[in-house]
Amino acid sequence: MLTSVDPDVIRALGDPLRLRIVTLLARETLCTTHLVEETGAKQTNLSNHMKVLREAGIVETEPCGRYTYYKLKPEVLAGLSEQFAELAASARTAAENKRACP
Amino acid sequence: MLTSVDPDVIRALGDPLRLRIVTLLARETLCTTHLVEETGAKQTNLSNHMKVLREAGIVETEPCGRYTYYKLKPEVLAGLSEQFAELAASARTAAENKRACP
DNA sequence: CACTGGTATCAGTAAACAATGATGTGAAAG
DNA sequence: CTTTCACATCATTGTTTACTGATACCAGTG
Repeated sequence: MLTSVDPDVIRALGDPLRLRIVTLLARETLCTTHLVEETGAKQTNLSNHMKVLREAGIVETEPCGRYTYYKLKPEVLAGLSEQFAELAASARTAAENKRACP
Repeated sequence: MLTSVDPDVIRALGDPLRLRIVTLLARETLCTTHLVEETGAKQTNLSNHMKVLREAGIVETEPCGRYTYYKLKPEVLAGLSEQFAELAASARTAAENKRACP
């Protein structure tokens, strides 16, 4: 069975800045201040994007004093990887599987 | 080195309808008429989305008489799968890799 | 050649969304 | 207790972007 890719997760990753954030978080766990430094985005803007990533289940927060650390949820990324692998495998067989013109 | 995910490809897949189209095309090669049937979207709308997918390099066209068949490029999906796998692997090690508060 | 049907392009509109500024909350530090 | 700093929320603005209708194009058919 072909488990389709979760639209919400992909949509959350569809924004360039958010994708950049995810790439940064794949290297190390960071707090908002660090992310502001790294991306050059305003704090408010970043906070909005982090909310989207949080609600999509891609990151989780870990409060540490008055800082908030963000860490990726590796399972989610691994799940995406697997789903795209399935899609790719299915697409290979679909090449000769052409539906007739109506 | 961490090869980041291609933002253009992800952005193209970020739309729910386009993701649905990709899932459909993973099963069989279809022309616009079929996709109109399957999705219920208008022909014009669909044609726009196919243009986005084409320009992102996700699908390629194969003219067949007056029909245009669309087929997925499995390498692109496989590439995504690999890149997300790398991100996931990196994210697992990043969990303990916490940058100090400023 | 005229006609039909499949598809792409164009222009306009409506809706979604990213970015910004102002403000509120809550935790440490003096 | 007051101040400071990190972060979140709210309201607003501006830009993308998805959708629609009209139209043009191109291939097969009579």
